[in-house]
Amino acid sequence: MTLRQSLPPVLRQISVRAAMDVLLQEGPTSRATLAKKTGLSKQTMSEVIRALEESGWVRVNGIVSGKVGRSAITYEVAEDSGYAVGVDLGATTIRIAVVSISGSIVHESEHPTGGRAGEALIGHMHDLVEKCLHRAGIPFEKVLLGAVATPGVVDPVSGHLALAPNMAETGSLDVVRRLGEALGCEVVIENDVNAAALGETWKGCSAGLETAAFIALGTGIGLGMLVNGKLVKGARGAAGEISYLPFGADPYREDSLERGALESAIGAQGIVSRYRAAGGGEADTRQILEAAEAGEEPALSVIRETARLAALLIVSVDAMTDPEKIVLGGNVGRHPFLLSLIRAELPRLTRRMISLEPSALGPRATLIGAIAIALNQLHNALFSPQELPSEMRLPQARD
Amino acid sequence: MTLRQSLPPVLRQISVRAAMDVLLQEGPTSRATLAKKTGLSKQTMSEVIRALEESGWVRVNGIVSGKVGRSAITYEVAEDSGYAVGVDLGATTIRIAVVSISGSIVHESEHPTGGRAGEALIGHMHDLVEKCLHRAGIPFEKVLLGAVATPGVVDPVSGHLALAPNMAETGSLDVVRRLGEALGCEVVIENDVNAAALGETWKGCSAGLETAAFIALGTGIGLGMLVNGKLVKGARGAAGEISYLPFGADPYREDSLERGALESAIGAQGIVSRYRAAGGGEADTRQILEAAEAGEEPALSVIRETARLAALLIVSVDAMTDPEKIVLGGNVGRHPFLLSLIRAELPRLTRRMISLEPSALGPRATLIGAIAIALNQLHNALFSPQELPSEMRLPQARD
DNA sequence: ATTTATGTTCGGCACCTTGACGAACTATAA
DNA sequence: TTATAGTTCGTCAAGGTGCCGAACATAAAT
Repeated sequence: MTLRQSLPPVLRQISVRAAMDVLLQEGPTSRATLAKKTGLSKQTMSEVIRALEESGWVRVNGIVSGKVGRSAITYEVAEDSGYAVGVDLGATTIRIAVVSISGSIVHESEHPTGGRAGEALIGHMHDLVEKCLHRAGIPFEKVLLGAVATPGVVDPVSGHLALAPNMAETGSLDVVRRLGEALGCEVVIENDVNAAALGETWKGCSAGLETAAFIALGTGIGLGMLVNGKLVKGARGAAGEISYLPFGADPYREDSLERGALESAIGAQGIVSRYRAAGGGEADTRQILEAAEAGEEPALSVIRETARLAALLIVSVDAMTDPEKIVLGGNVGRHPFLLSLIRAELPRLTRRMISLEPSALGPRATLIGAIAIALNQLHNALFSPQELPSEMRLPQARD
Repeated sequence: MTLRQSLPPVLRQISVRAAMDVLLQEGPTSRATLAKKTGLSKQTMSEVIRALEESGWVRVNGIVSGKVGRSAITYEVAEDSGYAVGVDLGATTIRIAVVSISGSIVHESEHPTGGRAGEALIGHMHDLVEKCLHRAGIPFEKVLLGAVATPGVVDPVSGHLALAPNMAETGSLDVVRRLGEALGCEVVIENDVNAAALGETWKGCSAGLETAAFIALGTGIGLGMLVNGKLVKGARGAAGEISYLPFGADPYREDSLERGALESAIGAQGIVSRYRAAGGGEADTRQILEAAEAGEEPALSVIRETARLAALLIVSVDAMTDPEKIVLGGNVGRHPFLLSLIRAELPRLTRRMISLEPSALGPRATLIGAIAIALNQLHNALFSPQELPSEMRLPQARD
């Protein structure tokens, strides 16, 4: 079931890649049109398809007739030839999705963490993934790649979790290795907000854009960015850690150094405690948002201030990276009332037109992003020539 | 003298690219070692080199003997086979460099703008470029690409100048077309700070890094970023417009909307007027910096505050994009006293290790960056297969 | 029957590789 | 000094792979 038999038949790999690309993008296609779209000759395409069919990645889809001329045999990516698993490993919820190699979601489910952490959490996730695969009727061997999205900083070199604020013990454990052993395939890990950014750019409201940002406002706050179609991860995987932007609260305070100035202002905890300080009593962010929308006073000004600070954040993101669109997500960020307040605030802070929208995928954004990562990685591993740095490097400075 | 005779013999192009890449990176090389480094066979390499030699891009460099075995003929990129021109079109200074295709600088010079602007400025630049080429003894036909770096927002779609704060009239004029006509070749344009970021990453103190940031503090303030080795330009070319970050001054003020809150605080004008307001009288930033270093009081606190705000900026950049290194440039930013103040301030604002360094190229950073852009573009145009999107896209969302 | 589009067969070409070999040079020992 | 061994460079010849264009067979609508 493997495609590359020996080493570089580079040219064929390029052709295979081109064919798969069209098949994945546009669904069932005949060899003739495939040839047109890729620019390859018809009979090269026949050979490519034959190889793909023999190795099982592609199968006959049907016969298209009704148009003038000979009816065409269309081919499609064989759904059941391989699967990827995406996991959104959150603080309170684990979401799991199984996706076929062609990109359709076969199974999606949501489970409470039940307060588990560390080793117990990883074990639980492991059990859940197994259960999902079983329920979807997919044998383990068919799972070719896994992606886990989780809060925390992911080391871009090792791919391991370096710092997981909301999952205290988990940090040191090797999530990747554990799940990899269980699934018997490669597993990659990514920051949850980065994944969400990618998710929205795949199937959400920033779909198809090359340059987009996703801001999550919730328990924690975070930023995910795509530049030139790729995630911005940062040298140490800490890109998008906007908690530490130096406004919203006094950046010199101990608390700001610890949790971040901005997060202590507009993170969930910050909102709750500002509400309490304003005499609003005990309430969670949802309740405060609802009270604010109803016009109740301590809540309204707390949320107003939250919106004001969020607007500052948005203006900052826009100034630094000029995304085509900024998507607001997270439990707090998604709330329409907050969004309307932020939208009203923006023109007071900038003359630029900022395209701001609420997450279209809602709580699923991170999960969809995890799937996207897994799928993309899988497609590249299977169908892309491995070594081809097509851009030239700058000449070595030798003077 | 052109390489691609007809349509894509893709495979050969890949081989040519590989050979040129090694020759450019490592200088004179024999065919045998070239074969080893590229992984191609000696035979193929001989053919590739023959083609490159016949078309004039490569020539014999010499004979290496003294080692065991037959002595080798080494080949090198033919310096005089093509040139690129880089221009730093600043507000007060025009810098021009001519660089050979192999990356060595043939001619570099600096000229005052003499207060010219708009059409007059462009004409002047044009004359200067001609003069430089003449002085360097390079015929026009040998110039294959030009790159202009200039303040202002460069539209990534059209490549044209959209907004040039320090060159009022110039904005509407078509710099690219004018110089292109004069030189008879393609000309690209880029923001000056972006170019400087690239320059430092080519030959400066962030050399070789994939992820780096350059902050220019001077007449204006700006940020250039490289992520995954590529410039971050933004959807509308406005990435790095940190003037508009909402701190340093009240972001709601009319002035902040116009010129940007942060720029009105730590841009040259802002520093000068804060100094004046503190009773320091008339002085330019250089004088204020010197006075501050000498410990004179109104200057010292003005510069202290500038350093404090610059530190906030640096922490913001670090939080958002986590670069491996942040380089400080510009007339103000390069000053060692300011740098030491900023370095002292950083630990009070963050626990992260931020690698901050002064520009190694100084006022040449933008020019070197312009050269880098021109060279890279040229190499890709000449020696890289044109159509090869090696990364696979995500499948179209079809559900 | 004509037209039009699909898919296959065939001949040819471009490119790459392998293995063998001659050329050129150093090192070493008689 | 001279011969011999060992190493590396570069070329030649043979063989394979993959691509293309053209011609052709196939199949369906008009």
